[in-house]
Amino acid sequence: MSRYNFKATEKKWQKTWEEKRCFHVEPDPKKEKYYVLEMFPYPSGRIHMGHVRNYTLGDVVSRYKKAIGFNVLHPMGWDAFGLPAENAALANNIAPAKWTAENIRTMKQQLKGMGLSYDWTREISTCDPEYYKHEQKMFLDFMDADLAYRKQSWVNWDPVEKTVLANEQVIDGKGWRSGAQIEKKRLSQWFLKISKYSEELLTDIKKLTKWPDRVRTMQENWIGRSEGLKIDFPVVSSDEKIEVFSTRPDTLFGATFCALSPTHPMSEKLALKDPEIAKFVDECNRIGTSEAAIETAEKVGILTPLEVEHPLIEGKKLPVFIANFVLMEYGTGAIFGCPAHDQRDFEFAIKYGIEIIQVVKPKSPTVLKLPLSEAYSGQGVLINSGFLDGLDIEGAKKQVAEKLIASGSAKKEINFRLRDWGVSRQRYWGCPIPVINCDDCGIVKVPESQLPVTLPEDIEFKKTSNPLVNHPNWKNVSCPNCAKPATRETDTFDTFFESSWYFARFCCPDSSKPLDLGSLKYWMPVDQYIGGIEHAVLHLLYSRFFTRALKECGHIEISEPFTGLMTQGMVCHETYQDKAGAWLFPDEVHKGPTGKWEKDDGSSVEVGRSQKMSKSKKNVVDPEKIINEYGADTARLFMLSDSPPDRDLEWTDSGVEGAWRYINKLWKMVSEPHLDINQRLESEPDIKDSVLKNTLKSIHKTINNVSKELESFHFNKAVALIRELTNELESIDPDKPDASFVYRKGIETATLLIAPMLPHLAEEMWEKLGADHLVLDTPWPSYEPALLEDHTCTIVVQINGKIRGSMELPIDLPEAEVQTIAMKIENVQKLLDNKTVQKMIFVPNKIVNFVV
RNA sequence: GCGGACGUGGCGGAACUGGUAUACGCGUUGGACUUAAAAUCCAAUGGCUUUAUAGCUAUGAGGGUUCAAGUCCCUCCGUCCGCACCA
Repeated sequence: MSRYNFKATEKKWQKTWEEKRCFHVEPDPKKEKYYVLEMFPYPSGRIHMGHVRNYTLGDVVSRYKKAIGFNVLHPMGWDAFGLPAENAALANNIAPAKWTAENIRTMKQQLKGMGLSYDWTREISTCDPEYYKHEQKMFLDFMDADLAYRKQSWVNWDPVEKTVLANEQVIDGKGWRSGAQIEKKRLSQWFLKISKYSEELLTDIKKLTKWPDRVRTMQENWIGRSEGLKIDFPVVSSDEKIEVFSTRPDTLFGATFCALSPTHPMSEKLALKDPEIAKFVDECNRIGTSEAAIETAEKVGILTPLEVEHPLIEGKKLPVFIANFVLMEYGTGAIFGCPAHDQRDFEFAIKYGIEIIQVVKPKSPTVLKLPLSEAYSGQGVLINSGFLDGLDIEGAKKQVAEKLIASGSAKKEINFRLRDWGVSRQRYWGCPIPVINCDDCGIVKVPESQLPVTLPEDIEFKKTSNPLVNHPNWKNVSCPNCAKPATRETDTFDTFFESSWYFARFCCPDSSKPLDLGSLKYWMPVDQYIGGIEHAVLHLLYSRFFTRALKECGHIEISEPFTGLMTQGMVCHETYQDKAGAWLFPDEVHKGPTGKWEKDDGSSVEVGRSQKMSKSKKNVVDPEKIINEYGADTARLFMLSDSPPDRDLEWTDSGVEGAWRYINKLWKMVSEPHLDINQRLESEPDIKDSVLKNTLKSIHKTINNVSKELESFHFNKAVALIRELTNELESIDPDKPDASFVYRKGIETATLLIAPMLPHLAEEMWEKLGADHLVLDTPWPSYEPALLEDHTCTIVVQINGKIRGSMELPIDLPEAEVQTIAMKIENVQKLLDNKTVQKMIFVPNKIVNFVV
């Protein structure tokens, strides 16, 4: 018998959809809109399984929403600027623009082969000057709105390559190519004032009820609002003071030292005079710029000659340290240390022999064991704290604040962990920052008439430094203001800049203005955004901020870009290593005759646990290979049927084969049916047979249940429900009257329900069923509410919570009646004999539980 | 280090507001078809005792609340994601 010819079929329907422009949409005021968006890919070369998963999820949502009547916008484009293009340029001597364009061409072909329902007429590529010119205009508007500014900031500096490295290019404090110990270097850079919206971004995230809770919590913690006190510690025999931010001013009487960040201005001043301190500060500057690197580094400090006065204890002086774990970016860049009640301070105090004073006493045990083995940060009552003694923490905070504020040595402050967004990158392959530096006029904006500032293409790539810096023709210009010789800004934007507004541009890809308000009004916001959990904070938070900034500049009228968010887990695969420990591709190994994994030459293979697919571990499967061997529908079905979208998915060959088998089964049900499917459904016959009647009910229930599962994005459950239905249809007895009616009804329903997941197969089945129009143009099936209701239910009988029997009873039977029937069950009767029922629990239509 | 999640058969997973744990699929075993294999179809399938009936036991580990816990609470273990210049 012949198998389903996916190659011809998939090509046929892809062609049909394209010719009929099935996915092209325009605003239609008569129809409700739905905007589905998947995170656009970085064109790294070829699509990988993560893309296949992401875009399959989006496609199912898009096709389902279209079927239930929405005007669906579903666009795709390219996040085309970024570091890999520069790495490729260095490695293979190919221009980033050329490399990127080639990758886009390949990946677009691959995506088209998946049968995704994109409106390709809206395609955008962020490295296209037609795209980034608008971004430059937006930046100029941000400058005018006081949302962009320049300040000194740190970068990772590779002293051998003489270039700035990204955090991922710093491995264990060393440059990834040069291996040289990296240094921190201060550069003047552009920042966007995301901090202006800290409060708003925090309060508004509570309203995003269609976002996963974990993403909302992560953003809340990232923004990190904390209320506290900014306290002055006067420096002994000096006019200066150290400002310290603390959320625990109640522990002030337990303060035994102060510590400054190594990059605190006072630390730098001290370093100028003291070579020991200078050496220490230098060493701190060797730790990378990433927070993880700083926080995991051993906590070290150095004592300075400074002392500060305790603001509450007359005559008490505290030593001042410089400590590597104090961050300049948070609070004031200085802390007071209370070792008894802060674990980091505690460890620091032990290490440097600093006094530890307990000031909070837990309610129980009443005495903390001394010496303390760790800091106590729980609730309790103040001790050793003068006028605060006996108060609880909250009360003490209030009293301290009042006293210090009254004396003028402190003020209340709300602090955010969120820092302003640094958007300058010392790289070539990014959007040029449209400003000119003039010795006389300072920073001058590039006039709008001269936009876009495009990237020069006659460049030379060297390991050392940005080609823009070494390009005199591009860099040297005359000042737009005074016409004197000036230089362009050679930094380019962070690539998060492009991805912070692309979703809005999709609504009006051809607009001459950055954004067309009319189109945006119809399409925005994105109703369902889908992408990896790794973007939970940065990309999503930047986009939320950027939308607000655009609103402030009149480019958009909404604040929140994404109403719904679905985060998808990763695609994983087993890992394989040969005897020497070298990673092997899944293609290079197979199961030998004894069931053990081996290489093609018969040597044994170590099978490792399943991990995220990555090129470095070679545990990758090329989507194109799967699509060539089994077809796009099989790949899509596998992606959807096993794991729920937010969990990691394990790629297995047997799972793929299972999906392929089911596709063939469906196809056979219409091409070689054991029942006549040509009987058209005009009016429903009155079905007498109870089995067929139940099957008909199953069909209606499946419509209802699958719709519910699709609404809540439980695609794996939707697939399971459809499989159950087709299993039931297969067992229809062809000899019964009306059997072929029920069968046809069932198969039609299954075809329509599976269509969002298996669009090619569904069209083919639909055609075989004799339809004269596409599934795409067919509305979602509807169900008969009366057929969803059951007349009987299974009630479980328990004794002391253990199941001892069950019974099939009419629905909504009263308690007493159910009880009587339950007691008559043989097994129950036996077990209840000689026992008194103390209590009976009855859950209607579910359970009777006898407690004896 | 900090923040966030996850953990259910041999495997991926299902179980709505605490109420029949293991739906659906994969794998395995047995059978049918075949000269044979593949494909397909049928049946069985958490573990233990048992012919079956039936019983005991099981949702990372340990404790608790409850008539009843995968679900709620506490402690611990393991795995994964993010940490501001990867995208």
